[in-house]
Amino acid sequence: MTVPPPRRPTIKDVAARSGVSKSTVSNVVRGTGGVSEATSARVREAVEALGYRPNAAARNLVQRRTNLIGVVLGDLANAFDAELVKRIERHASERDYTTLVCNTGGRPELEASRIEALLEQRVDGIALLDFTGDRGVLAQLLAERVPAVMVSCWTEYADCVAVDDQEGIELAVAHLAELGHTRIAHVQDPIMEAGTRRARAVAFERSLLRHGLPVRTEWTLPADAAGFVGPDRPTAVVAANDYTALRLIEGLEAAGIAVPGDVSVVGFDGIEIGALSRMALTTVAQPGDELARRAVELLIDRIGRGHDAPPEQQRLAPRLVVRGSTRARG
Amino acid sequence: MTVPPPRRPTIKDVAARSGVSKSTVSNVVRGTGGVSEATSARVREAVEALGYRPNAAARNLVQRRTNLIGVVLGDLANAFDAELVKRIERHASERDYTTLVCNTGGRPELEASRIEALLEQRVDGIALLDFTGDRGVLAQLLAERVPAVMVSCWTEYADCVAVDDQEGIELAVAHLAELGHTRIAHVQDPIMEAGTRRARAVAFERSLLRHGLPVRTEWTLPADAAGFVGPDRPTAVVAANDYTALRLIEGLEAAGIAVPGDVSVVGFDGIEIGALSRMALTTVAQPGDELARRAVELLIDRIGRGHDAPPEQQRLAPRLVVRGSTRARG
DNA sequence: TTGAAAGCGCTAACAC
DNA sequence: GTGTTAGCGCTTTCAA
Repeated sequence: MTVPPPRRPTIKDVAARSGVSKSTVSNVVRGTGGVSEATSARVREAVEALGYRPNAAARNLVQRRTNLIGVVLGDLANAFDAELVKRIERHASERDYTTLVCNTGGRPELEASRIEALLEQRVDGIALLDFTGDRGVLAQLLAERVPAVMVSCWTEYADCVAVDDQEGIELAVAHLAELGHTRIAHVQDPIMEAGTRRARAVAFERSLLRHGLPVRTEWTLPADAAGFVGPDRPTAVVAANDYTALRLIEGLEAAGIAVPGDVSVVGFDGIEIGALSRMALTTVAQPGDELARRAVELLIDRIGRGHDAPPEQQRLAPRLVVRGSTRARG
Repeated sequence: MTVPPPRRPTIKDVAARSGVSKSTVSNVVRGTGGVSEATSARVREAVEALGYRPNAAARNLVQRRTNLIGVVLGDLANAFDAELVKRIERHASERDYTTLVCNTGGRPELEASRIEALLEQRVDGIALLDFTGDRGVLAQLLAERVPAVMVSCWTEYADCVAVDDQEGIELAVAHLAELGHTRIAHVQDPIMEAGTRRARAVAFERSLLRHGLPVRTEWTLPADAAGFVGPDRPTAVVAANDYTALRLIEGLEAAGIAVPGDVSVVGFDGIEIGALSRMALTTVAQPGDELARRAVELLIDRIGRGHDAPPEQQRLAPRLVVRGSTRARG
């Protein structure tokens, strides 16, 4: 049997104690002017004494806004996503928004029900991080006119801010080409949002062509060592992200293939642990904080401006960070 | 100038469209029995057609509960915390709770204001993860009778679930002693919650004594290489957590001190990347999912049972995972 | 400068 | 089975 939660003081209690009306208390609490210093002081004293704290649900109900934003993402265990969430939460709280986090784990059915929960909470907007679900979810949000921003993945139909995938992949391929590699493979991440995955794959082929390098479909590989044996094996890889790159290196070395001795590896994201000298992951770094800052800004703008303003897309420039996982072809 | 958000359909709209009263709609939506199949179908049709979704704020207001829980943590960039949040979110959502995440970044003033926001939202309970703030915050929560559970750190005064720090440290020290190490240092993490930090430090000394090893206060070190030079230097370290252990290894190797060649390192937590063969971190692993599961259970129990039930403490057993960062003393 | 009154969208008693 | 009613705690006109 359930014990009812303790009753918290309400605006009415404060009004009673300070001998004024609810509206006056409301005015004091919200800092609207037009209250005499004397009353104001009495009210503040009562607020203090009672430990009064306004009830967001009641305020939301009348204001029809919640100052809540939702963040939907695939996997908090992916360091890049986790860092992004952390930064978004910080930027949002600076603008007085509270963040609801939904980790979908890449399961579409979960994703739908989690987003449903966000919508029941009447979040003012939603940020979709590099999310794994199908675009149907996004379409639904747009149809319901819920302000949404895609972070770190691209769409024509909604606000988004992302790194320039093509430029990033080009940086990686150019780096490898410069090191003399000609047989370059691409390793994808199945958990990655489909559009971004495809964009990076396409950019990869295009870059190979630009550098006059052979394109081989059998060199689009999973993150294990199987594709890296045989006489004609690739000598370098561009991974779709750092998380995948790290797992790939693990698999390669377990199979006796040295990195960068036998195979050079370039990642994508720029997560912290890639910088540890033991990993020394050469990577295409995304400007994480800039991404988060702009995402929040875009979302809040959209919340303020409503659904009818045209979508805004922002591309940020990636940066190549050369470390020890790449080397000139032997 | 701000555009008002689109008006969402309310229970009244559904009632009007299906020609019944609000209460009947409410009964259908919530699945309370006692509605004829015919009306029920009509209502469901209207819900569907209108795209009706109940407004959580209104429900919260009348029910005096939100099905919201807050999670307060120091740093999402710490993989152990991120994994914990992910799991807590999953367990919570299975129990129909939505999670509000607050990353305090270890700044006490931020912590207070973030928790304030949680309380305005009237979260039903709060989980404090391994949090960096002072215990004053916890005291305040308890005083306000807000259900709270401490995860991965210990307190007498509230519900908590944590790994057995003493046993964990003992596992680490015993392992090093067995490998022949006698000069063993301890490296702390300044961002760690103070109680846990102290508990592990005390456990460390106690374990040394138990094994007849020398205790030297100057061997409680920061996570850099400075303490590991000189003739009488320690040959092994127990780090307060994996994150610190990894940074320590980085600093050590940058200074030309090999791990495990010159110094053996044991971590604490069992984060994923420690398992990569390049890191091969020997560590005291915490049962992460069990921790999260019990935390949610404890919190929901507390929410149901109210403030007066006595606090419940749970200790979970850690497990030593031996990998390559430790070796017999040369 | 202050107060009274009318909701916001919903649930929960209770009537019918 | 279904409808009526009375709030939940707040903001927001509007009057005084």
